[in-house]
Amino acid sequence: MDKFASDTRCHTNPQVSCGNCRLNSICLPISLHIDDIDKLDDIIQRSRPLQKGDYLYRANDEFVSVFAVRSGTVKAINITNDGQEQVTGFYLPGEIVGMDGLATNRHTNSAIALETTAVCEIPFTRLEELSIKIPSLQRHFFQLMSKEITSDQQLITLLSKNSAEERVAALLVSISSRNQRRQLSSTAFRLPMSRADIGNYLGLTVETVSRVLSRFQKQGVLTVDKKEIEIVELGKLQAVANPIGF
Amino acid sequence: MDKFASDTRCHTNPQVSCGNCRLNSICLPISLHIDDIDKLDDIIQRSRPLQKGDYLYRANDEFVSVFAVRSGTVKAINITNDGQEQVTGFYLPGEIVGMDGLATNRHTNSAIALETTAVCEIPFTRLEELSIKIPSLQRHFFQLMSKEITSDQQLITLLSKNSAEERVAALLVSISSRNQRRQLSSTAFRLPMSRADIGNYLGLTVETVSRVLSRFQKQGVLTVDKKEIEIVELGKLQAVANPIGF
DNA sequence: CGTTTCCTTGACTTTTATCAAGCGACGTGG
DNA sequence: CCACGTCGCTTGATAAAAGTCAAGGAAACG
Repeated sequence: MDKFASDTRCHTNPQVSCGNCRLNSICLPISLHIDDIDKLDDIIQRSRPLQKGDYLYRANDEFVSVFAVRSGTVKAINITNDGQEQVTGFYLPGEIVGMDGLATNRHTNSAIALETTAVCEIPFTRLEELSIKIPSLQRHFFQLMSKEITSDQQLITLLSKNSAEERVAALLVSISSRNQRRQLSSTAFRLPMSRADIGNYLGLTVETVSRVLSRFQKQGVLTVDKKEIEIVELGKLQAVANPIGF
Repeated sequence: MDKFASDTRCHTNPQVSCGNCRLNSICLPISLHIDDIDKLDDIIQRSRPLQKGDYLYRANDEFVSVFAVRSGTVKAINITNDGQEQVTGFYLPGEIVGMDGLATNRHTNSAIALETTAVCEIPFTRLEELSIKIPSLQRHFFQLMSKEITSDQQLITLLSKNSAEERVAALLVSISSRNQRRQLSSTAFRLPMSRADIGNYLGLTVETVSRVLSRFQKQGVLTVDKKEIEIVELGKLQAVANPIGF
């Protein structure tokens, strides 16, 4: 028998279950008992991967589900009244996106895949029901939302108080540590988003982002090759980002 | 019998219950049945008013409760690694503050009264228990958190995309509409916070805030007398703030 | 293989911050 | 009750940071 026939290790494989998922130690199942994980598993829908540019949901869509990113990257954007877009977050594997829809039962953000991306869709009403049966899940979900709040507030602080260099450094450090959490390299990675998205997220123009990256490279803090980043002096980068934490 | 002896209408009166509270149509009790309100009422603690400058809680305090503002105003601040403070929100009567503590069981913000302020303290573990018994309360609390997220994201957009004038206009319009919700004047009110707090919140210096207000006054959009604001042309102010919504 | 998109770099402009000064309200202690 | 110091606010002059405009090159894409 082919030992890979029912392989559940690959995180793009739709057959994978929460119990087997490589990301379960950082995703929703965290802190659940093994049989509770199965219950969670039952309500989760795994669809085929999204292509770059595909929408996970659009602003004003009815709020039905939240989504756990399985692989790839998602950006969340708000559209302003005058039609510009504002990137409010990047979501990497193991992170949950879509909680913006709860307040009004409609999404206020849109979520877009930045590359080929697989997600687990979690219907919210069923998650709510399950939360009532599994208090630790309720608590965990409250915590996820609260974490979203604190991370938004860190971004607010960043935008309000920090220079272009500090903002870019903070984003790189953030991605670095989120990679580390997923057991990936914290010093060498590919940026999944464009310079325009970075600038948009950080409240800077593309030109400024580009200049800051060039400056960091000139200073020997990192090397940039298109989207490939290698952080040479993580400590120095953290020091620049430090005032904030992020 | 003195008809005011057991008056529960005054919002600084510690005896008031959710059922009688002037704010119950915009506060936590919203959407609860009358007997559910009583259950909520049972867990709420009403303490004596805070004085200007008093802390409701401090960053790193254990997370025990969330707080509904009954009267007065509260600001929430983050302290950055280098000791500066960042105002992340102003909370007016009927609004809930303190949800930042959920993620880690410790508050990441501090909350400070900007004037004499009365609050209802809602112990979170008891709210959680009650949420399990009253699903509409669970839903409502999820919604409150989600609303916090969307309002933070609007602030992010504001900080990221908008000029000083647009930011100040947006704050004024926001306060105006929150006043309206509480059946107060939407065009004449006293700013409960200092120029420094406004600037801090909006990512501007005191000087810039002051200049923008002067400019608005010169343009006849509003009149400023110290902290008293009268909005003369609300439409024009909304138009300036418009790109965002906020 | 041509076209489009993304990124970088340079020159210049604009916005807001910084520095400095002064005014008026407020509160405290003499 | 007044004098004084502090604090909060305003206004002006100047500086710095980031934005805008423009151009060119490299990679991606059909």
